[in-house]
Amino acid sequence: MIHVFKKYLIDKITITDEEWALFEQYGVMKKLRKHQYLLQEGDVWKLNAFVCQGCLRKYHVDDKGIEHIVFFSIENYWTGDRESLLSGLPAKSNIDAIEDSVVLLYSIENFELIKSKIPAFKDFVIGLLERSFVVSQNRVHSFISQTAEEKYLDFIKTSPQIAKRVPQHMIASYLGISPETLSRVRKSAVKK
Amino acid sequence: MIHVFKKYLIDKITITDEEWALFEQYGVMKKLRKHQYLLQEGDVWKLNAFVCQGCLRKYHVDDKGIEHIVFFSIENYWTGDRESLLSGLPAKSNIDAIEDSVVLLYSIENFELIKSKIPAFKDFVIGLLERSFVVSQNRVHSFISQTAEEKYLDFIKTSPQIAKRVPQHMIASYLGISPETLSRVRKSAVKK
DNA sequence: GAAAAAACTTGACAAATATCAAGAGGGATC
DNA sequence: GATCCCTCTTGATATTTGTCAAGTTTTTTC
Repeated sequence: MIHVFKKYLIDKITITDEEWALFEQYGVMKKLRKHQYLLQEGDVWKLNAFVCQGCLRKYHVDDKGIEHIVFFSIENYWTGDRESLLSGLPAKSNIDAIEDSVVLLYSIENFELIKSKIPAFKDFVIGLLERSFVVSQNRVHSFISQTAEEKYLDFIKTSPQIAKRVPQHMIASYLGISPETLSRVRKSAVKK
Repeated sequence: MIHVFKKYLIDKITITDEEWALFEQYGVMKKLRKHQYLLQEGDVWKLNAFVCQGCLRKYHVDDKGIEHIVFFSIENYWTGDRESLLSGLPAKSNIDAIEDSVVLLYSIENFELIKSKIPAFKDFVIGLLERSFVVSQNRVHSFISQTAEEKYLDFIKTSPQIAKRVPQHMIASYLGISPETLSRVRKSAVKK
């Protein structure tokens, strides 16, 4: 299953066989069954996780027990709780598998080590972070300016692969609207 | 005015006099009068801007001509349009001064040059980006889970310095609510 | 310091969205 | 293949928030 990561990596940067050996050496593969947790609220997150197969979600649970999904990760996405990673404090979020999944884990120490040994990888990770920030900012913009319908149409346009495989009520959660509203939005959007 | 940046910098990382000279050499100071643009939609953004004094906002204008504020930057904050910077495409956002302001500008080429010459600075910028991403994600979380009142109370708690100096209707825009709703929220929140 | 502009508040009403409740459909499981 | 669970839909109603309009207060400008 590590070939998924290798393909991803060589598609982004040029690396030697010796360098690739580092990724193989330090990476730990983990299988997750549907509904299984990768991170539970209260635990400290100390990893970087690359999704080789499947689909995961990161979410918060509020006082009323309602789940709010912050993001989805499918194949070739990274996941984790950067806030806990940076602060060393217990995570406020949960990450679990929506489908049976396979993730490749790097402890933060090993990840830093690899970055220091492979400057091109470090630069790639910086670029990734920069793009992630832009995506996040655009999502903020969508929340302050769009209606439920606009957010949904935007979502299926920008994330069709995720829209297809994730249950509708989770998409509603991700968009910050109720499942009923999403159902109605879809119905009326089809007509147009 | 560059002393503001120097203070900021030596507070974060240890640098030599020679290294500081780079920042002085490449930085361009720019004064902005209130309402003056630092970036206008349609222009390509190629800088990194550090705010030495004043307050700026980054915002988008929608089809109806309504401004949606994505973020505020005061002293010791950075601003810019990373999306345009990364893509090389015209910016979709505007940045202007809410107060008379002074910003320190680095062209992206010079900024990269400095980062390559001062690894500690490069690492600091990465950490900054990581924290910015976390802040942005938390803001997304606030949008999917909080009411207008909760968002406002959260805002004045986490950004009291900004809440104090920015007009209320701009805070409303930043929170994604109407000025009238914010006015009512404030009124009812005071009672509690 | 007067005039003009901008910012804020308030009320009445409209629209969007949430909530609650019931039921229908589809897929997993034994 | 029957049962159960999960998901989605739909209707009725409640709540939140937005819109429009007017008036008041505050700030800016000359």
